Amino acid sequence: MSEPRWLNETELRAWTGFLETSDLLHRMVEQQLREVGGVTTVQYDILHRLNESPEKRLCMTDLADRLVSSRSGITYQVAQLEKAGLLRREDAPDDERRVLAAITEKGRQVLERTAPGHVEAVRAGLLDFLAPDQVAQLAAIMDATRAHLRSTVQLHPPRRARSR
Amino acid sequence: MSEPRWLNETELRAWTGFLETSDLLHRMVEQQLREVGGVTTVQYDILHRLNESPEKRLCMTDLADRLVSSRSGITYQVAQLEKAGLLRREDAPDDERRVLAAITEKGRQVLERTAPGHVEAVRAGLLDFLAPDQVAQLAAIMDATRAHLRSTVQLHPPRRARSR
DNA sequence: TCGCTTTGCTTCGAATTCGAAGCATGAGTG
DNA sequence: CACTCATGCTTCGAATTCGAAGCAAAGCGA
Repeated sequence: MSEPRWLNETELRAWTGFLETSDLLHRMVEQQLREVGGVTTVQYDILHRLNESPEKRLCMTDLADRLVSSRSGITYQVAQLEKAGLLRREDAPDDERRVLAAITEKGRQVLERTAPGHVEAVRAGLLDFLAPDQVAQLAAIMDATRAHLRSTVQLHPPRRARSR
Repeated sequence: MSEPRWLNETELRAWTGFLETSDLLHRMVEQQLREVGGVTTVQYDILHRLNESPEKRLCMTDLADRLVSSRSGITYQVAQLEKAGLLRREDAPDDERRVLAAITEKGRQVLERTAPGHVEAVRAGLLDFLAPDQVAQLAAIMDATRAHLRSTVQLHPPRRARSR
């Protein structure tokens, strides 16, 4: 094992800044959504993904992948949202195993009601505060990193061979 | 209420990219630390903060603030780490209310053992993948945003007046 | 000094998350 | 078709997180 390449001053600022900023932003957005009431960040994200999907519905696994969450976590949250009437579960027509989550009219209304404040919070916390070229830089950096990590990180633990 | 200023294409990429990247990075780092064994990301961060502190110890509230975590969450994790012998609780000499968490030799060894792999993971996931000027841009953006959010976001819920 | 507020931490219960294991369907191969 | 593996989802228990409430020490004004 050779000497580890420690982070220089700039790299350290980039890394720790990224971590801390992401926590702070997450908290800020969570607070804002809580005040308006109704949904958490995770639930907002789920509804948003469903709504932007062409069919207005997605199966559980696709949801989990897009939200970078575990499957069981999605099962839980979809159950919560179904109880609240913001989405509906449906059987997929072509594959009996799949379960589709479809946003309901009520869910769409929640989105419509909370989206403007949400976007304002995002602006106030991040975008409006940066210079336009910085926003562009951030977009480029995040685009590249996201694609890179998508192909690197394994979202779900590998399934071990069935016993016997 | 006027028409909300929706995000343009670049802003959207910056925002969603940031969210997704932060989740992916978090997962990647968590995986790496888990494989090496011993500590979680939160615990690594706590030990790291203690170790970089000049006195090698911090009080609970300072820890919570730096880690952008709730006080009760810190109480829990510090208890875990104390059980594992990686830190020690001490009474603050000047203020009876305060509890100091001081990293132990064993805790320092855990840091020393896990730090190289941790840094490598950070490089592999983010830094080595970006151009040098992008790292500098990211550092600048995160520095500014962090400071901005630090003065904006309230970490702890406001304490309501005592009843009676 | 007395009384009230503030501050630091912990305890408590509720909510959320994860991975492992289990169940059912689909796909592929002989 | 029979058999086996792969895939999609849920259930389960454990771990972690949070906010509210409570306790104790410190600060402060009258």
